[in-house]
Amino acid sequence: MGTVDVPEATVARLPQYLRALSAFADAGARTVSSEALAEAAGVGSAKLRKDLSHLGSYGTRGVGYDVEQLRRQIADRLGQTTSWNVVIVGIGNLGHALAGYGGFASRGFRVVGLFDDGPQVVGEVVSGLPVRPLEELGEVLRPGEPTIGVLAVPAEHAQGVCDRLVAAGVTSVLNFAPTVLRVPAGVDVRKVDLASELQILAFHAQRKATRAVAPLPAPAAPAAAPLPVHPLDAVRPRVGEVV
Amino acid sequence: MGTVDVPEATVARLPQYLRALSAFADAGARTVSSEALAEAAGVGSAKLRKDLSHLGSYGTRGVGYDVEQLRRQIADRLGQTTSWNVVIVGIGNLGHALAGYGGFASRGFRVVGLFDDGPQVVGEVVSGLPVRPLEELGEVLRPGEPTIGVLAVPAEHAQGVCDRLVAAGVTSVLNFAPTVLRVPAGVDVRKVDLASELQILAFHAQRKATRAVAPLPAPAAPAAAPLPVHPLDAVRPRVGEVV
DNA sequence: TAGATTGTTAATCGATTAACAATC
DNA sequence: TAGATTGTTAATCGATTAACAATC
Repeated sequence: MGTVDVPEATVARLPQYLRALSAFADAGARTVSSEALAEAAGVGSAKLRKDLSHLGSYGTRGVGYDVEQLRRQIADRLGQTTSWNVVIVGIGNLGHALAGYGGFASRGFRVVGLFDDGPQVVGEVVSGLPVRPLEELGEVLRPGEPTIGVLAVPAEHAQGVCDRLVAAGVTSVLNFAPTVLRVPAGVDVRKVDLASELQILAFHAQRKATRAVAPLPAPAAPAAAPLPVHPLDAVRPRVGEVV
Repeated sequence: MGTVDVPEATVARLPQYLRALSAFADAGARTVSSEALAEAAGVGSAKLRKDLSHLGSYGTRGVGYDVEQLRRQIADRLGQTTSWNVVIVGIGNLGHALAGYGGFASRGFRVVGLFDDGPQVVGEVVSGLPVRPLEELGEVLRPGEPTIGVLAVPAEHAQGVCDRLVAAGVTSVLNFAPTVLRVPAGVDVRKVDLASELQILAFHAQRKATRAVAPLPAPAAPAAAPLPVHPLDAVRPRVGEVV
């Protein structure tokens, strides 16, 4: 059947595969080999094939995978078929940015509510939605409709707000506050911790630095790999739109 | 000695431990047991002790860990001792939010440059810093000073901008663009993919939903754990400040 | 058929976990 | 000394990887 348990590590890679597949579809490719798809997604082809095998998706030996079929299948698994509601709590700097993030809508996530308790923010209209007080949470959450709660509040308030989301029926939470959230079984929490990311980079940078000064002059630095050439100036980057 | 390789999974948890330790320190605790610290960090105590053993940090049997000493040691490993420069490229919604993020400064990360090529944005002052054109990258990056590059540009521009950062000497990159970046060996990239996070939540939510409707009526739903009570209304959350 | 490429097997690696001897 | 708690061992689990038989 294939609908059996998909390993967590595999799930985390599905969005990447989906994106790579969309790129192939846009480029007009009908089929793609595990080799090519893996390359585009930045993983090894063995890993890709193993991952896809968990989905029960079948390619064709000697040919590869049907781009459109595989794309649709993964999109389906990632909920792209369903319409998900998203509520964002905490409309500070980050909440603002998230409310306006284009990448959500394009993947089937619809921001339906913005909440905050700061008197200066409530009532303000952000990305077309009014910021409402937290009390009105219940008025926005529809029992039948799957809703994801996004927490962009300060750490001190995160647990309290999370409890209110859960009480209102939210069972999926994306937490940007640097705190451990306690939730009842059945509620799924993912955490994005911006400062931690920098700290982890700093850890490795420091390790690189001390290695460089260490007794043994580094075991033959793995020679700056011959990087696939990228036309640095051919297309002048015009940055600045919403990510 | 203990300075040997720290497993990646351990590194990723160090920021959490550091935060928990700071909380204990603030609360005036002098020592803390692995049990208590693990609880606060949301992990098992065996895992915590194993992690700390990789640091070569020594607690005292029968007593626990010296809060201040352990805090300082982990902070040191995570680069809190060094002052890190951060440049942010792409001052859209997200770049704005990152430029104003308080959690960076408080952990020793100093935002020293904001870059963008959009004529509407260049020159604007964001969080006290002028937005500069990408050409001026070299003027801000000091060869001696460790610098982390943060990419908040649209996917199409990410690789190009990354190449320029690397060419300018950046060896640590935090990438918010939903693309795979190719970098030469020795350059460290971490990725934060906001839409993917929602997709992963959606995957699990969908799985929960189909399980619920499945033939076997779910193997005795693991009874909503007796949640440590949180005074939902005792302290009325005042949300809204910058996360 | 010959060439290509999948899906799966088996080996390996890394991370988690429980248990406990060492020791404060 | 008795109680507490670490650091480490060994077992287990999950994820990665290479190799290849199956098969288009």
